[in-house]
Amino acid sequence: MTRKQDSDGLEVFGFITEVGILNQLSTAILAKCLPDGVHPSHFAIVNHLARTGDGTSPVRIAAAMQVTKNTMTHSLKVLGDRHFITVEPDPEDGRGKIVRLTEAGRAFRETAIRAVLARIGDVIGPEQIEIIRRIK
Amino acid sequence: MTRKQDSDGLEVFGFITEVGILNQLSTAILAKCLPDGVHPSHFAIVNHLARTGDGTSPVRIAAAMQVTKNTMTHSLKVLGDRHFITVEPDPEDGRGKIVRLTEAGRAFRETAIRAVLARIGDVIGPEQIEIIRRIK
DNA sequence: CCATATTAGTTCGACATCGAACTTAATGGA
DNA sequence: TCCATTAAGTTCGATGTCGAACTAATATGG
Repeated sequence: MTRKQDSDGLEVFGFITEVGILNQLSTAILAKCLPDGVHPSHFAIVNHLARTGDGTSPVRIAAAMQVTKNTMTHSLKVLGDRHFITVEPDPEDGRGKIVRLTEAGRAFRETAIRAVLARIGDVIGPEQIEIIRRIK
Repeated sequence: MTRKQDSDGLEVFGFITEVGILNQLSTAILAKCLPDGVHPSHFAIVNHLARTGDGTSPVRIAAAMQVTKNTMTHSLKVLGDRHFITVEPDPEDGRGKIVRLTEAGRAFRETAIRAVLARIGDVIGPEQIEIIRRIK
């Protein structure tokens, strides 16, 4: 016989599946709003720094973004080449580095957010915003 | 002055951000439940075939998974090497191929789902299931 | 019936990500 | 003090994904 726990499990698993689909769609939209050569994951780093404050180290950012340190090394190099961030040695710790957002980085974030919202406005109406409020 | 539309926009963008975080966490859990060399995206293909029926073509799967055809070529090769699927030429269309799940593929899916639910059970309790029901 | 356009799948080069190993610096116990 | 351990960042090789160009087969319009 089918136990209650099994149907609960399928429900949970279905939820995860739908989160994945939602994420795929919104990431695709974000990708289209970014300049060539800037990956959604790069935007995520800038967004994180803008929201939670810069002046942190690569390891902390890597932990927050749930990626490995080597990935972060690479991503920070890309952002540094675009002058969206600066990376300096940490004067307090010879091993560490300090990452800071530049004005260009903050402007880049603003522009991207506006572009996403402009594009998403066709799909998200007042009813959808109401739904989002209910979920939160 | 701050317009209403702006705050709505931030709310929508925050929602997208949180979907991304949820997805990151659940994907990480799924990845830990899969055998070495099998990527979450590979699981997603098997899951799709099991849910919506096999016997379709690579292009259709690629469209459903929102990846490109070349990515699908590669992923199907991996799944074929593991004998989770079979790929045969389409007798009706000389260009096409037909993808089918094997018994091993279905068993692999079952095992992975059970592993995810077992691991997630520590985090997801009755209250969380209730929340998921409300969202849907 | 043939030339053109479209479609399925592959190949190629590039980039993001990962795990593992390495380098250098800080830390902590004998 | 000195050696072992831990931590930060980098490098290396492998894999997943993408866009663009390619091949082969089907569809279509004259």
